[in-house]
Amino acid sequence: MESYLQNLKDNCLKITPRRKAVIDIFVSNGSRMGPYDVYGKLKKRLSTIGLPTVYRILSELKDIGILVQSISEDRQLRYSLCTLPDVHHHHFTCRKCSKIEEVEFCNFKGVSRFIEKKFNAKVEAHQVQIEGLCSECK
Amino acid sequence: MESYLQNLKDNCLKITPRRKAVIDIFVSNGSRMGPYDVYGKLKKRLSTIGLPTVYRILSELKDIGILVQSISEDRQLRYSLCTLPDVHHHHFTCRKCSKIEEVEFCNFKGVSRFIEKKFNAKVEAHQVQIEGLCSECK
DNA sequence: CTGCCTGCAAATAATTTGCAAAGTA
DNA sequence: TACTTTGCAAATTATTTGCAGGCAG
Repeated sequence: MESYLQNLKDNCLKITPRRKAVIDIFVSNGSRMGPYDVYGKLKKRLSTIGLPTVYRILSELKDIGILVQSISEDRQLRYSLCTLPDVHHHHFTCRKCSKIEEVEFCNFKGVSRFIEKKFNAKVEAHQVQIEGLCSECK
Repeated sequence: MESYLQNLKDNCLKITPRRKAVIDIFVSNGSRMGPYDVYGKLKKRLSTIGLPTVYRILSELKDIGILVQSISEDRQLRYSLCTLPDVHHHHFTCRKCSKIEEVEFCNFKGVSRFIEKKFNAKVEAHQVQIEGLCSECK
């Protein structure tokens, strides 16, 4: 938790009860949640919190690398704790329970070289979405 | 094109100018398009077409397997032709001119094995979005 | 004190739906 | 003709924004 608060400071974001509560919900809950899920859990502790604030905080925490944003099957926002903030990685999402595993293995370089050679292009970024069934849902 | 029309018939969907035009746009254009892109292209030929109709047709064509639906980074719907002998491939998109190149090279197997081993999971699908600058925009 | 934070209300925008008129088989 | 398709307008709904008052540093 300390490192999250330090991360906030490093990024000129003030440490407020709302922000702490959002982080805490992810730390103690662990899973993948949408803004409304988070809002529901927050309401119990901070009854005056508003949904727009939740959206804003989630987006900020994503920007500074505390959360990972993803898009669920129903096209809505989902967030989960990012455990590998500084390492290039991708995410494996379970199709049944929506759990996310972070995958630090990436052999994209080969594809990148292939593209740059074949199309004489410059590859600047890549995103990989991997789906399947986790060990429990399998 | 004939097989697409047969597919419509097989699924009790009538062959209408709108549906033919939508399929034709994907066949002659090849790439990944959102409802509004398709609408724009249709407007030129069928000036009275409405956006809801485009949404409906795209959804129907997805249901019968002519199109593949996906969700783009900006959380909007995207469709592309489902090439029947399903040649696995990805897309490289130019950040400047939006041109799309199809990339048939994929070394994802390694990643897949890594995930299945490490998390004891079953990998079922993956999507890769590659961005950069094409030869002309570079 | 000095901005950043937040709640509220309202705006935005993609996607869907209801329904009457038009088209297909 | 019988039933499907479509255009239009309106509804829906997740997400975003403006702004006045509140709070962290």
